[in-house]
Amino acid sequence: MRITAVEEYGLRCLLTLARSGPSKQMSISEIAGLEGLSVPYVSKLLALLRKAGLVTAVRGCGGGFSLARDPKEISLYEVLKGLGGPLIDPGHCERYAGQLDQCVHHENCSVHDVLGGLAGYVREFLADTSLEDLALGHTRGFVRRVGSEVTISRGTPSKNVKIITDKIDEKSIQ
Amino acid sequence: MRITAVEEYGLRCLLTLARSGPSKQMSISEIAGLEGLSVPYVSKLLALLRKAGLVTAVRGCGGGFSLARDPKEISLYEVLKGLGGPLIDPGHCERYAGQLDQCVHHENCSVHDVLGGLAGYVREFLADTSLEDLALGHTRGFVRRVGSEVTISRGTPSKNVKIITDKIDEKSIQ
DNA sequence: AATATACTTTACAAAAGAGTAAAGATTTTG
DNA sequence: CAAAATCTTTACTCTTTTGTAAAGTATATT
Repeated sequence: MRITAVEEYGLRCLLTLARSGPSKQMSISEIAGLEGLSVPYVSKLLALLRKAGLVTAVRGCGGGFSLARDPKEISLYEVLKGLGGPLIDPGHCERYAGQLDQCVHHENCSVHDVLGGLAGYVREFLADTSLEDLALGHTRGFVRRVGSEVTISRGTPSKNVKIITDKIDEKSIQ
Repeated sequence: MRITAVEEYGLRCLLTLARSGPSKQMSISEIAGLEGLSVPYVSKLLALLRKAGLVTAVRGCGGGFSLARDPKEISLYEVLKGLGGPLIDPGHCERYAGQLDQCVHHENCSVHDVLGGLAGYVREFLADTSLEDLALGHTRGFVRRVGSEVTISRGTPSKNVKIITDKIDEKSIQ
């Protein structure tokens, strides 16, 4: 389980755009210079981000890239999904079928259940962090565990929060 | 960000051992047959798991593999770490330094902060799930979100749980 | 001891991912 | 309209991961 190079560097390029201020154009060579990456590689990364609808490109003299939306409205989940897909994608079981046509655990697969649960958990985290959060450095999560219960707050926990968990609706699990 | 083949298949092999009951020996070809994998591939996976101290091997006629510990005492975190390392390892920044000797974000890197936060979050989840949980199918998490607060319970939330989050101790973040 | 069973190790081939190179297309500027 | 700037696309190479093959080592049984 790991972050791919495309995800790591693509995110950094996007973050550089977010930091450059709204609707300012930034060229590939500028971004490459700031991030210590080659121009062709940054071209490829930005092409992915453009296809994912996260940046817009303007060709020709004076052109460049800029964010397609307010950085507040771009979640880390969208970014990583655009750059390489989610932790568990719909084709997971087909891809990991071993030597067979169909995975032996096709029905009632606890591995898939738990990895899917993890993927949802990761998605919660990523969907809750915006590009703006990263640009401003609001990146730490606050975690508290009480027995088997875990409470996480993102952002700045300035006010008291009270959660009473009675019977949790299983349908709320993504 | 994805699960590697070695992690997926290695976990399945270990789970097959966990389901086979305590201290029973199981041969590579048995496991390969049950999982739909080739014998040489399962050999490689089990060698990794043995080096990680999760299974023990007995050679010769009547030999085979068995879990090194009670499945209740083996966390998913240990398994995935043994099979391929954590989401973010200590060498992350050195590996993703682009064309430079040192990552341009060497100091004060918000990308590393947030990915490190995510890695800790994932670790919480994985460390809280044992091989026994998987073998028995206790794999679903229960997630409830209230604003920017997220509450997760693992296992069966049979009794009412009340969490009052006042000022969260930042030192509790791993 | 010889044989069969079963783990162990090393080496290798195929596939996927990472990164580079080069030619093409579009827009602005002079 | 020509030239410069800048994005776009395709193809290619290198490295890592995936999976296979084969030879080696250890143990139990006869």
